Amino acid sequence: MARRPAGAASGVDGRLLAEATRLFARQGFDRTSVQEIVEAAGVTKGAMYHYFGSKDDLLHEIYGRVLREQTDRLEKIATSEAPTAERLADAAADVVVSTIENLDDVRIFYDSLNHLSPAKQRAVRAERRRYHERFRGIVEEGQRAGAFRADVPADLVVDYFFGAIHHLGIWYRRSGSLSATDVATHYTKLLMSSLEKENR
Amino acid sequence: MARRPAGAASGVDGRLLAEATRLFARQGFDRTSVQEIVEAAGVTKGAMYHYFGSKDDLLHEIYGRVLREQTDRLEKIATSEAPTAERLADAAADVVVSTIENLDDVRIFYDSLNHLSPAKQRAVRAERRRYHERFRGIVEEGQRAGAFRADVPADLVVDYFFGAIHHLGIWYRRSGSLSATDVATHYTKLLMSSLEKENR
Amino acid sequence: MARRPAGAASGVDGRLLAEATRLFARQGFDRTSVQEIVEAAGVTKGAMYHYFGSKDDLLHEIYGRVLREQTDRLEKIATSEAPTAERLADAAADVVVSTIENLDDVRIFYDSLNHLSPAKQRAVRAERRRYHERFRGIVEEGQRAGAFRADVPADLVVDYFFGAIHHLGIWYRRSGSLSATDVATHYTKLLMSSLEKENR
Amino acid sequence: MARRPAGAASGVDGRLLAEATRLFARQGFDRTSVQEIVEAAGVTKGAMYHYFGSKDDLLHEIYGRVLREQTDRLEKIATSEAPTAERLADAAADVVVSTIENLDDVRIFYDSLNHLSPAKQRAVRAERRRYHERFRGIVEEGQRAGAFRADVPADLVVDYFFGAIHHLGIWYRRSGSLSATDVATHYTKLLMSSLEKENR
DNA sequence: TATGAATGAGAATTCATTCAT
DNA sequence: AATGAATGAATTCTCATTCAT
Repeated sequence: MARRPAGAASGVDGRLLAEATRLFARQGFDRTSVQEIVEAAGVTKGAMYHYFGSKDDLLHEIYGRVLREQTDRLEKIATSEAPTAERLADAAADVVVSTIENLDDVRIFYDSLNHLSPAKQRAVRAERRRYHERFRGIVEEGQRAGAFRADVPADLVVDYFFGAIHHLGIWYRRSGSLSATDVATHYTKLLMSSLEKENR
Repeated sequence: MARRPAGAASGVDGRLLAEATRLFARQGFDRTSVQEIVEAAGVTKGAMYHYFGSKDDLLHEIYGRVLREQTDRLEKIATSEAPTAERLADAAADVVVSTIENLDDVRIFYDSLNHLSPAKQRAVRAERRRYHERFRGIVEEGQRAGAFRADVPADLVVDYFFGAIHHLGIWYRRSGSLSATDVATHYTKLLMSSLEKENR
Repeated sequence: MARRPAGAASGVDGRLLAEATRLFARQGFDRTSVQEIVEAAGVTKGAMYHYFGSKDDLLHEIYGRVLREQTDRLEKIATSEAPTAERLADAAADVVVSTIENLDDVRIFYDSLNHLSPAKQRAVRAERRRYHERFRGIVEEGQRAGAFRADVPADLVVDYFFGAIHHLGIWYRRSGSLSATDVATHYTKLLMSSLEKENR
Repeated sequence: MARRPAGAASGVDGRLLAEATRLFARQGFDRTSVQEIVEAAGVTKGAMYHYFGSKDDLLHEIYGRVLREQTDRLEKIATSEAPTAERLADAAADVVVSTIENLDDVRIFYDSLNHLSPAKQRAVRAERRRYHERFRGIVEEGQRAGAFRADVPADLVVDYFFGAIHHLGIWYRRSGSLSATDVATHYTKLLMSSLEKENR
């Protein structure tokens, strides 16, 4: 429905998307009125409906952008030539950093899934599953190769770790003492050592 | 405003709380109308407003119940006489199981914090902090005693683990192949081994 | 509908009437809920509906009391043996004093006439007309006798003066510097001198 | 919130104001529902909320208009060059006529003061005080100059007369036998002669 | 006499969306 | 490309009143 040139961040449409992202992340989709968004973007409602078919459509666009970014980043890491453990560590650190850099997106991602149309929800879930599987693939690879403990299902390991990522949206504050890299270092350490084989 | 005997699940008020919990967890607070709740509970709107001062008040009551339960459980575990590692493992397993047993509550807990009054929000955050600190205390105890690795801040460990817990509300389905105990076993294993000291 | 012993000022019914009077005067009939009244009187709604058939009925009772009092006072003055001018001055001073002593009643009287049932409204208007006529009678008597100027319709003189009375409910504050008698003295002076015959 | 050109009586907003004035005057603010107003104006509720922020806002606008008109009229009279007594008589006659010409406004003015926001109430009271003082100023001028009796506080004289004005809203009917000018003539006579110095 | 749970009708307000211009 | 007036459906909440006990 939207006719923005892909990736545009300036222009009326870009401003609308940016403000909508900010507001949805802070107040939730339902608590944010179209009026608030257009005021924040400095345009009128008519203008918004010129660029976006509906309030839902705004959310769809935001989701689209988030998914694209997430997938792109993981893809780059996952296909490198490094050894399994290193690739997993890199992927883990990267997802922490990019999550912290886009906390608003993450908050919206988990908070507003219900508000998408069923079709879009299916699409998002499928994409997320692919993402999950890509990550899980690396873990399984390590388990098969004997590098990681194999007595915990790879699925659970991934959900466990993604939980920590999701939760960043709840507790992480940019103003705190921990940089994104600090958190990435520690979380990666926790993930990697939880996969170490028992040694006794 | 509500005058239910604590924990009562029958009576008009109990039915209202039960249905509200179910609906808030599935659709979110904003997407659930008072009309839906009272229809589900088989009463009229007037009756609801007889027992609860507002829709918000319903949420407050649910929060109160959740906090009470969570705190009680942790308290029981944390004050046992067992060795540190065992107490941590017990607490971890318990929080997984009780979370899975009350998934609706957990979903509401993380989803609807914004909808509480500022005062209630402060109270909830304070309670959550206490809970977090209780848990962190066990980790720090182990770190000081040399039982756990000390190169990751205990705070981060707790947030990492609680992330996994929170995330259960997203992916766990009772209909799946994993029982609550299965998940508890694995999650506990992951937590404990991520705290093991490096061995090389 | 009400079954109170006439004139009762104590007991549950008396307390209800007293609080209702106070609240209606301060907030208006519509802005005062039955709940407020019964809380102020320290009883429950059921009790109120035991003594009074409805919220309107409370108002009816208050009106009844007000009318009875007003009429009684005027009657006493109007039938005295004094000369016309003196009787008018006495009546004027008396209505000022008794109005100030029952400001709440007066406020309700003018404010809530619309809320009475049509039948009751007719009754009140009739009573008020009688009152007005009684007062006007004294003025006309003086005009016929040549004691008062006759170039202003007695009707208008009465409405003019009653306006000043009615308006007391708007501006008079017991905490101010003017006593009821002060106001009575001045208002009576103004009325009497406005009736003096032109002298030139 | 309202963006009407001052004084406009046409357009959706003007129609809403006109109908609201009529209904508030007849039934009172509380007894008039938004539904009634919009039906009378032939628009939908949404339209009303497009022009006015709330039902209260409608009342605010009406008050604003009333105050503006009252003040303007008095100002014109009070600043004329005529002798004191003449200026007072003119002001008195004028306020009678303009009150009768805008009886609805006056009814609302005295009836609905309570329904304004505290801030607006303060503003209205301040404006009314200024108006009162302007009027009182003329009386005091005459008292100082020896033209009027000085044994009645000017304040009381003004309240007395304004009471008569206020009361017009209660008893005056356009369909009666008295024209606005008739009433003005008589009321002015009463005011002026009540201020005459005693002569004996 | 009195309670208090429950009703049901109606109130103000919000809001995404449309459409003529 | 953009405006802003207007819609209409839904939402939360209030309140006088009833009734079984």
